[in-house]
Amino acid sequence: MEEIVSRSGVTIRDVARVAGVSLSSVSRALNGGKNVSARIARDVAAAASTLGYQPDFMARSLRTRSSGMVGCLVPDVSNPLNATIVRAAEACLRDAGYLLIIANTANDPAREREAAARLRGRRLDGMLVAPAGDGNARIWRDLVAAGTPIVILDRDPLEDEDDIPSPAVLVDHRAGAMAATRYLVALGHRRIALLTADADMRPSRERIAGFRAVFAEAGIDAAGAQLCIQASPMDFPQGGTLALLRGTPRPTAIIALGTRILAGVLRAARDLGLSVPRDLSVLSVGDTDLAAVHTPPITALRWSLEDVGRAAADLLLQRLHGVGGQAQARTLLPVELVLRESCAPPAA
Amino acid sequence: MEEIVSRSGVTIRDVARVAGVSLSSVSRALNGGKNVSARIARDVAAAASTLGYQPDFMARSLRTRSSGMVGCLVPDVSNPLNATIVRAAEACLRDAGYLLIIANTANDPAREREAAARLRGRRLDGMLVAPAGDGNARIWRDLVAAGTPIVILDRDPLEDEDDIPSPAVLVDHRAGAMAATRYLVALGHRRIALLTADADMRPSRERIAGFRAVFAEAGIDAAGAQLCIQASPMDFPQGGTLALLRGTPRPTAIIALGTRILAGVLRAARDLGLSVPRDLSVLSVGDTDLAAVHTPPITALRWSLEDVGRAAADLLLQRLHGVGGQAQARTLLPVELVLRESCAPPAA
DNA sequence: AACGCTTCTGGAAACGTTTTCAGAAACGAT
DNA sequence: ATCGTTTCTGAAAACGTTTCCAGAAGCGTT
Repeated sequence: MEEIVSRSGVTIRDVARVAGVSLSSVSRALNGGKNVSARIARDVAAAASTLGYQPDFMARSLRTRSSGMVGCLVPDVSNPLNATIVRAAEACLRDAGYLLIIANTANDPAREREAAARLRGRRLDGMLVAPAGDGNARIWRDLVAAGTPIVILDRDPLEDEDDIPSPAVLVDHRAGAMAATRYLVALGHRRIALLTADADMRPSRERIAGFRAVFAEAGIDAAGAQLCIQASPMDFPQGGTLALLRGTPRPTAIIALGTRILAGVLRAARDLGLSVPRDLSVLSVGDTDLAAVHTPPITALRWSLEDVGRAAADLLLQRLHGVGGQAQARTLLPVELVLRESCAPPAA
Repeated sequence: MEEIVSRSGVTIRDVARVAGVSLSSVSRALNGGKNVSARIARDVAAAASTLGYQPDFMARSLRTRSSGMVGCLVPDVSNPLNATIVRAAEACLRDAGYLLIIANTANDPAREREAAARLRGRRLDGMLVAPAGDGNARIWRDLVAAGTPIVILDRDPLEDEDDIPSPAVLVDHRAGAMAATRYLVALGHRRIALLTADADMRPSRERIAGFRAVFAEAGIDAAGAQLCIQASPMDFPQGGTLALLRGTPRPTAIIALGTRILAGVLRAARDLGLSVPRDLSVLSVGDTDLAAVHTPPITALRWSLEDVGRAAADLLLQRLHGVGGQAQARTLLPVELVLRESCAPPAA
């Protein structure tokens, strides 16, 4: 019960000596508990706690070929959206006894490659990854081929050599974007701008597709749909948005894809003296404090990031523990439109 | 150069066989490169790349007793402040060849204990930790005593058995709070409320101390200083803040310690129809998009979270690589007052 | 040619586990 | 008492590295 010596360096060998049994018996007693007599179990437990024995995971991993760790490759943990996903995943995985290793890829394929290589030799039991573009598809295929379970986070699922898609947690961005666009169209908007960075990632692609689909189905002149794609979200306040809002005809509504872009849009609107929603309707894709607390509060698309993390962890654990045999390979999470006060009919 | 077989399972033994040399030579050639002939170096390199050899870190760690991993214990990665710290630290550590393992503690000593125990057996090379309260001081002392370098993140530095304080990265919250409070006092405010969660953590404690010091030095009736401490930041909008703002006399200025609290305050002010800064001055401790983009933009205390993460990583690396011998044990980062438009003289 | 020195090499012993295997002990059934 | 099972045990072989050690090879000096 009481660790007399919590000083490390105590090995299973010491426990065996103190308990007066063999190495193998200690291992059995400590692990399975199967095929071990009551006496030995008791003595070993006593010896272990007296000595403050802590098993060495490195040695164990070497032998069992499983590290008890899963990697998480994500563009940027400091993005609140990713951070929430990571936190939820970490909670699930921790409860299952796994450790989470994170690596930022900055959406840069080279970085990502490097990270994958680094994680490669560590015998990670599995990975959660949001691949940056398609450039590294081969890497992931190799990893999958080598037997590492991979769960994709809101990106295009990979296919392995047998064309079986990898498990993935997807968010129904297309439906969300359609709901948002329909809402703006119903309010009377005809000139709607969609602002996004990285248009080639699945989320943006799906949203753009939904956006266009609604224009098509409503028979609106597609010219009204303005797509603004910028490499760096940081350029929006000074560059993109200002230019966009100064243009003629000015869009009457803006859909901002992501918190940082929303921040840029709001800043630009303020700089130009445009009042939301009187002069400009603003709709945020992704709900954060910023959207909820802003004056006026911003209508937003919301989905549960906790659910993304949790679902991903569950999918991975399912693979790791081998239950259900390929049971569920994909999770699609719903997107909800949260109506607030930042959208109104366009000024006549 | 070209990995013919990237399939894993290739061991140093295979490389040795292909290169026609011994195990030890391969190891030497691959690692040090010291005391190894040019011929062998060449052959080994060729064999390794032909076979697509990837060293097994588990085995290596077992032998060298160093895992190449550092742990990061933080209350909550999904908090943007922590997330930024984590990202910066990860970048530094990655460049130095280390992997970062994160564990959320939710500021809960029990969680923290559990996480520490979990990390214990993994031979982590070091840890970055923001301890949750003083409850677990013993754990950290033990870890330090066992030789694990630990760097503290903006919390009270621990002292080991020789009373040498552990390395720590601190933020000068006291000076920041003093600057903020002086600013409000200079504007004419006399009834200022400070809203915070967890008043016992170092950052809050320091801020409160600074806050009080300014009241004392200005000879203002200390009754004007209202401290509001709430367990959960989530209760502020509904509970604390509303009650506070409805009270008489109403504070003329509020200092909100933390993004979430700021959100609560702004929401409460809006609910009560109070205009910022006419009816109420608001000052945020911690600068985020929310503060910068809000209408009006919120005056805030800012410090560089990247610097915190970077400094912590540097301090740790310094320890790990043993350079400079205890060179620098503490880093104090400055806090800056960013003047925006959310503070004004109180209404007469 | 013998010697000492340095530089290089391969065998073997770690590192701390788990797991296989063969055999011992226990035990009920003949 | 003997046998067949089952349950338990300890020795030993892995797992894939690094590192110690002893000795071989090279080489310049006497």
